[in-house]
Amino acid sequence: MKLEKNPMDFSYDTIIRGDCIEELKKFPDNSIDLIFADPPYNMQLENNLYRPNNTKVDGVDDEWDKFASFEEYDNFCTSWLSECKRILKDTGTIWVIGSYHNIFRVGNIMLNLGFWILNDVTWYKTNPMPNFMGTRFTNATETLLWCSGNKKNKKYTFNHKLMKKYNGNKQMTSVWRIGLCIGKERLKGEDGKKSHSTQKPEELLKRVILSTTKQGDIVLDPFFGTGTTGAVAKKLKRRFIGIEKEEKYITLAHNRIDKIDQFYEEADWIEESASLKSQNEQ
Amino acid sequence: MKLEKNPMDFSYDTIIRGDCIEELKKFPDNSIDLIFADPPYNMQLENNLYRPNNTKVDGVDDEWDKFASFEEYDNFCTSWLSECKRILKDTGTIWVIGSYHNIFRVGNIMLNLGFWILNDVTWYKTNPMPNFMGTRFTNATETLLWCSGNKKNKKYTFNHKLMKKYNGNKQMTSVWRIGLCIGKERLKGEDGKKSHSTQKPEELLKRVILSTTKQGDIVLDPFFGTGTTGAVAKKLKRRFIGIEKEEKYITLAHNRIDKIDQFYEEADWIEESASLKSQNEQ
DNA sequence: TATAAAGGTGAATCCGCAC
DNA sequence: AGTGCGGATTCACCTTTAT
Repeated sequence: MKLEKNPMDFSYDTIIRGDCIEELKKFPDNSIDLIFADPPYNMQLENNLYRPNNTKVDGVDDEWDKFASFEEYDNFCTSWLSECKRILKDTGTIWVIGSYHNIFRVGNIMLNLGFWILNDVTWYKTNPMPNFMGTRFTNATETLLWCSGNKKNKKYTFNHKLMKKYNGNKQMTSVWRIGLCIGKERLKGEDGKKSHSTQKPEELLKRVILSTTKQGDIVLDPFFGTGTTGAVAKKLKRRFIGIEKEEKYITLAHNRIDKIDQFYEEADWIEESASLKSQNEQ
Repeated sequence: MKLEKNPMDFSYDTIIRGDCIEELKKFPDNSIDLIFADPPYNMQLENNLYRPNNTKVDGVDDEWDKFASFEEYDNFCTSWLSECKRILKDTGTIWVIGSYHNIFRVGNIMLNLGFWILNDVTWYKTNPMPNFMGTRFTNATETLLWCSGNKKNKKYTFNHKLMKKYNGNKQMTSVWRIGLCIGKERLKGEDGKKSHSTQKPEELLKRVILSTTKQGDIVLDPFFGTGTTGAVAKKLKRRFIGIEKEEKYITLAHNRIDKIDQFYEEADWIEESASLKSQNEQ
């Protein structure tokens, strides 16, 4: 695996250290098969507002500041999403995950930029955190927006038959029942604390990558974190490029992905199995 | 039940015939306990869709669902949502239902207007229409945004214990597994065709009204249609006001609601049952 | 009368190529 | 851009008809 080398050489898996927007600008047009993005959404936690760069916003009680904060978040998302649209192939699609805190702003921006929503997939958590105060319904979901770059792009990759096999011979729906990333899968430091606050379960990325790429395709994750996207891409024989700002996450991701056996065969098992069953049906 | 009389007399259930925005402007500030809104989704359907057996899908082609642009739709929603915010009591909340076609625009507007999202509830359909062409995941959900008018309004009505009982003594989550409105519940004309293209199931409104109102509260539905909100409100001993533009829907709603026994006791059964069990637990 | 088979339907942004 | 046509494509549930 390459680390911070020339990202335009798509022969190798790569992690780029740098600012997401600045790095995305360096990519050529129409060069990426799939984008998976898990952007920050720490907009309004308790009584504090944070900017996308994690600096705190003062004066949260003022309507002006609240709007200013929305505006700043919107500008940030407009920038990175515009670059994503530019570098996506005509056959490519993008996934963006978020919660109710940010997904309505993200979705609105994507529509304004001309993205075409194919599905709003609901990650229905098997083990969500309860609402301890009894003031709301238990928040049991996150939302993934799956979009093509343009309404006219009809030839996007979607492995319908594969996902049908994967789902017990019935069409997979837009509701995915998956547990939180816990246990052995969750990366933890020597102190036993979780290494990253929002590590996603591999099963989620497995469905994303299996359904909307082919083997050998290039998967880009502009908010790479501890590299779940890269780990699953490697297991499924796809290539990946990750962009991440923080050195500590890059180190964790690098170690994690290098451990994965390059002859890991799950991709073939799943896809050949589906292919065979499909043939037998005919 | 009153029909098109003085809507400001909250002693009676009322259906107002008129334009949603114009009628909302007539309401006094801070006067409504709950709003349930099922606005047009702006589906943007273009071509016909055929099933595998070559029959045509009877899609939504109503004039009321057509908007010229995102801007026109946004302006429409900003207007009616602004009035909703004004007339909502400090203890009141609002529900808005939508699909991926419109919910990201609606959610964005609500955030901009200062609404505070309490939950994004997923209506997870037990029997969604499949994706016939195998081009996407089966679209199995609609989304309900449940919001207070302001972040600072902490005293909104939420019947936590009741919903826990209703859900088998476990916290109800933000995912509601409910079937489509079909069979005897679905209003049909003499020709056997559905009377309204988007009638909602009563179970959905039952959860909305049970969870976020008390008996006697005033429930407003600015897009009343065939009156599901009114029917469920009456069964659960809440008062309702509906606004609807089309005479044919008003007639259907009026006949439907007048059939409901005024001594329908489900409200008491449910709520007393929950109350008793709750006491036993302590 | 009961059971089985056949037919209908739901807020849907649902094909791809040749001419 | 529009038209025509070959070919691939569906799940749960309710109603009607057949056995």
